[in-house]
Amino acid sequence: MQYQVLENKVKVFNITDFNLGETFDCGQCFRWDSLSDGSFIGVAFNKLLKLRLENNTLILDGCNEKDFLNIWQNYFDLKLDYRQIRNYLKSLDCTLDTITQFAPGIRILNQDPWETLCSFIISQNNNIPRIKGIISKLCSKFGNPINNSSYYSFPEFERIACLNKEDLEELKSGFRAPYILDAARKLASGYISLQDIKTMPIEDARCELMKIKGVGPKVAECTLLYGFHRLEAFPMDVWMKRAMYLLFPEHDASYFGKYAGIAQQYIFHYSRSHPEIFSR
DNA sequence: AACCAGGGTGATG
DNA sequence: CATCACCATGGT
Repeated sequence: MQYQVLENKVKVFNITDFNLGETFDCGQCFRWDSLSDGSFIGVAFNKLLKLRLENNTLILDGCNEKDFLNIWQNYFDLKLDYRQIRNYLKSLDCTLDTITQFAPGIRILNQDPWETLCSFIISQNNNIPRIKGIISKLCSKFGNPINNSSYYSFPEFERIACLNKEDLEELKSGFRAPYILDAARKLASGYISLQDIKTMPIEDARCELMKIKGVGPKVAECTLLYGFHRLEAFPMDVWMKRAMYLLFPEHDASYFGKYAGIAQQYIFHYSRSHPEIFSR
């Protein structure tokens, strides 16, 4: 990986198959915002980052070499060859040619497991703008401000574990509030270990996550894909069910092989961006 | 006013 | 195992 370290900034060269808008807007994360100059700003792993892509150069603003190597390189999955994966998917089914071509710059982020778990608990039977709002309130109320800015870290589960239902009231998360508390408490007590889940066989990892109230197959699958980078995980929400029925009848996740999760992301984003193909 | 949103729980056949 | 009302909230 070729990169250059500047004052509070890192430039990464020869970046391909990466589009920030497509990656941040494909439904896998909820804490990145686009700015008017084409760059994006957000928080992950207690760090505030502003970034933009100029031609094939990724410019990370507010970043030193250590954070690039320890956090962002992995967060943006820069070592994985997405072109090769798309070619593999296209070789499985020519329908995937059109679908991957629609947003070829999508990458699966390596997000924090707890943040991912909590975010997708909040996502259930909910819409994306409101999910973002609830998470934003969760962070500003219980996280810590970063560099004296108005951006906040995602609160640790230890912090959430000692709260009660009334503390979460102003989030307006509704019936999901007790689920958030149950998740935080089961992690804080050690009853469930994210560290252990990391190395478990995926079937065991699913069962482990579903010990949490409010975590079913779909939320568990999203956590495994976005929080643990299990690229074979295949979340099936309402959009994916419609898309599979219409575009891949008689097939399931196994049809897409070990990169099923990445296929899922292309399909999900394509479907959500073309709702008209389902109304007929 | 009814229906929907990146679902899951608990009760009932 | 399959189905179903219900869950809290905000937007159409």
